[in-house]
Amino acid sequence: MSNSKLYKGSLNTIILKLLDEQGKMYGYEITQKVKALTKGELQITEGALYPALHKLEAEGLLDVEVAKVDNRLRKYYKLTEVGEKETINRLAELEEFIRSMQNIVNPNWSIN
Amino acid sequence: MSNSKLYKGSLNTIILKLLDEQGKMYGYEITQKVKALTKGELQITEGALYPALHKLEAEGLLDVEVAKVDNRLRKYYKLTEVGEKETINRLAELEEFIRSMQNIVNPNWSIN
DNA sequence: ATATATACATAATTTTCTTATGCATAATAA
DNA sequence: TTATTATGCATAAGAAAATTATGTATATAT
Repeated sequence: MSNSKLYKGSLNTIILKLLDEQGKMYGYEITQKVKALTKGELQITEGALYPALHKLEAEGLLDVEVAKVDNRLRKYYKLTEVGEKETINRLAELEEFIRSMQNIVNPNWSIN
Repeated sequence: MSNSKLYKGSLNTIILKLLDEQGKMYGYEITQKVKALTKGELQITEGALYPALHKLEAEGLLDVEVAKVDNRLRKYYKLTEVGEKETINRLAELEEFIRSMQNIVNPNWSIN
């Protein structure tokens, strides 16, 4: 909600990171997971999420597997081999970005 | 350079934060300060910076003062009273965002 | 019956960048 | 001395990445 306008550019990396640690996830599950991890701070909108998933798939970073659970459709996404390698790079970049931001907004913070 | 695509949405807050702690700064100075603070990681482009400064001014958050130094033009920006109040809010939001990102990419990090 | 949760999708629009360009002066390197 | 780099501003065109608004459909809770 309040911070929803701030995660621009990092959504793709968030998706990759979650898939890396969870193995496979479906779209709705990702939105709920992020909400839980951030105590409601980051709300990923569907209009951002689904196009992002489709793009990552088109880029060859994700594979899809359709399932039907409780008569409802689910599309499970998981990292391809290329996707796993990309995830490492993008995560490193995002972590560096976070450190840079901290150096600006609060140089006193220490990160361990 | 490498991370330049990641700071979308946070540039305004960075500007406000720097002006809050430095009192007044001119555009070029801001780009150099950010570069120094982030060891070259974040490069603020002029095409992003100047429109952002103009917009913040139009919103009433910044005041401008033109100076001529070494026969070159400088536009010093500083926070208005409204700008100072906004800075507090936006900084809090950005810090919360950074914490949220950390909860996702590295839940083991502790921040002090 | 109605609202909320689950689950996907896309189109229109807006925001916010990047890239490219332009002007001008000062300092430094070739 | 001439070319490049640094300093300093600005804006236009285009791309990227969101938001907002829809749309479809099933399940569950009130």
